[in-house]
Order: sequence, then C-alpha cells, then structure tokens
Amino acid sequence: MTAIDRRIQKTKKILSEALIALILEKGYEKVTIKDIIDKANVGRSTFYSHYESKDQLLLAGPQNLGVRIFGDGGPNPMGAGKNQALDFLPLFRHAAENLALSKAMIGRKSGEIFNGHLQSHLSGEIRERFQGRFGKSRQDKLWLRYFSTAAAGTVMGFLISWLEDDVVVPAEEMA
Amino acid sequence: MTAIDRRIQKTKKILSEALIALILEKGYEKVTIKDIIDKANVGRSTFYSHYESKDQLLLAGPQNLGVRIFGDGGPNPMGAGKNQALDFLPLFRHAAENLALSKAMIGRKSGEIFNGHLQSHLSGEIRERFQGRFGKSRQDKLWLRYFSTAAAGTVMGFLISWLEDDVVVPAEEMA
DNA sequence: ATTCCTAATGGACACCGTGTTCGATATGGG
DNA sequence: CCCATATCGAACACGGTGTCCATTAGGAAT
Repeated sequence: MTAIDRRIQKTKKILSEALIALILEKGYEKVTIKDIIDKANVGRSTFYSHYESKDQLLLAGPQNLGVRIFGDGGPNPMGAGKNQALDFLPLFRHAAENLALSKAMIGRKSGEIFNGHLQSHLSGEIRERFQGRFGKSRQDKLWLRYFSTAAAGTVMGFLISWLEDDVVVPAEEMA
Repeated sequence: MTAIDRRIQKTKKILSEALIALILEKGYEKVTIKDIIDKANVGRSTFYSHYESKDQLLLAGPQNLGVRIFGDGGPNPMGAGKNQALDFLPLFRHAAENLALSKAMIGRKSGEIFNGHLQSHLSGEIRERFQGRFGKSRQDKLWLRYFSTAAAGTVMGFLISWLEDDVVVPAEEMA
C-alpha cells in the first residue's frame, strides 16, 4: 500500500507555499513561474513534472490554494445544509480572516482565473439550493441558470467592494 | 484648424477594424499585436507610435472599440434620464444585435479587461441613479458603493449567462 | 543493507510575444 | 513645391514559457 512518494508531497507543498507568499508580495498576476521555483528552491523541470501552469497550481485541489481560501469541501462551504436559505456569513468571515490573501486574489486588478473559479463555484452552490423553487421545464431550468449566475455576481460584487475597504461587520453585510 | 493628419486617422481606423475582426476570429485574449499589425498591414513601430498596448487600443475612445460596443456617450447609454428607474433594455438589445462580438468579449473565457470596464461603467451608472435614495452620511455612501457594485455584478451575471445561449427575449430579461 | 525505481536537478535550448530604435521612404499640409 | 512627420521594416534586447536530457539524490521494497 505504497503511499504517495514523500518527495512528491514535499515539493507540491513547498510550491503551494511559495505561490501564496508570492501572491502576497506582488499579486497573482505578476507571479512568474521562475519566481515560484526560485522561492521554492526547486528545479524548473520539477515544476513542470507536477503542474502544467501557474493556474493549475493555483486551482489544483483539493487541499490546494484556491480551495484552501474559500473552502470547497469543508464541513459547510457556506452555512446550513442543502435546500436551506443561503448563509454567506462563513464566506465573508473567512475572507475577513485572510484579508491580505483575499485582497490579493479577488478584484479587478488580479487575475480573473480565481474570480471565475469562485464565481462558478458560488453559482453552482446557489443553483443547488434553489433547485426546489424552480420547475422542471426547459424554461425554468434556464431561468434557474440565469438566476444563479446573477446571484453569484451579486455576491461577488459585494465581496469585492467590501474587501476594498474593510469596515462593516460581515454579519450585517449578508442582509 | 489644421485637422488631424489623415494618415493618423487612417491607421487608427484600420487598426481598430483589424482588432475587431481578430476578436471575432479568436477572442480578445489570443489576439497578439503581431496579429493586429499583420491584418492591418501596418508596421510594428507604427502601432506603438499610436498605442502602448492592445488594451489601450481596445479602450481608446471615444469612438473606439470598447465604447462602440456598449455606448458610453451615446444619446442614452441605458434608458431614460438620470434619477429614473433603470432600464437595461438597450444594453441587452445592443448585446443581442452584436451577438458575435459580445460573446467574444464578455464572459469567463475572455479577458477581464473588458469585463472590468463594463462592470465599472455599469456600477458608476447605477450609483448615479440611486444617489437620491441614500443619505449623505459616511455609512450611507459606503452602502451606496456596495449596492451599486453588487447590482452591476448582478447585471453582468445575467448578461453573461444570457449570452452563453441566446434565447429569451431581452425585454423579459430585465424584469 | 542492498537494489531498484523514480523524483529532482540544472543547464541548455527553441519559441514566442513585447517593446525599442533608427535610417530610409512616403505622404499630407501649408 | 517643400518641409514636417507619419510610416516602414528590420534588427535588437528582454523576459517568460515549455521541453529535453544526462546526472544525482533519495524513497521503497525485499
């Protein structure tokens, strides 16, 4: 039952950490692969033997970056169980706790990669919760899609402008 | 009185057109400066003597691309006058009319440059209309900001998912 | 402990896109 | 017509990406 080679685990971990550190330094956009492998003290070819790109490293999961920031698989990704009203408190709370990283990742200036990822994740999450309220017809399914991605857009909008300064209590934000 | 040199007008125009054509071919992201100048049949240095980058060409205005798609300065950027209820019909209608271009420009796969531009434009527009409904206090101004960017996010969300397929009548969409 | 397997190394390389420079050439404006 | 300047085009430096390969280091299995 040979577990996964420790060398692999080690370098993957160190690469992730290097990426996080670099994101905090200069923002995701400006991080280059050379930066990553330099900071991680890892050979170039080593990087490419694990990941194909910067983005893949970012979104590689689970347990990796993107996911680690706003839990995809945590016990409750965002509040309550399915088919419940949505509770975004955890999301905002989590963002507040990792303010620096969040600000570096989300918003206009940084890459759309993560924005897109978060958005589609939110959208899916929302769609799931609201399935019950829409019918089964082709039309209804369409509207469900529209509704969920629009709602995700709303949340993203709040999140972004809320991160740009950092003031009001997250609890209120959700109202 | 000396009008602007016709040579300049000519090359700027041809560059814009080349960019549009290329966006339709491969999407904004993948368009390279070489592509542009090749299609426009223009020297490399000529390009750089007018614009610093692809983005600048895209957003250069008024009269240029980004603006031309969803009018910034048109007679009514989106419905009615100030302090009126928002009417997004023109936006969706316009998007429908230039379906191909819109799809190439907006959404996850294409660059955030234009998305960001549209979003902040929408946000500003919305903020303007709703100023009256918020107080003057620091708090209220903050909420106005949150609200407007979230609302813009909503519209963007609708627009994006609506563009991905292309079915329902835009008029309904706005309800 | 020895052997086998595979990860990691690191340097060289080709490739591509960007942005700059400069002398030669054309083209429009006065 | 003449001058100013826009255009050309080719060369260049720069930086990031992704690949390759021979060599070395380090786990895993027996």
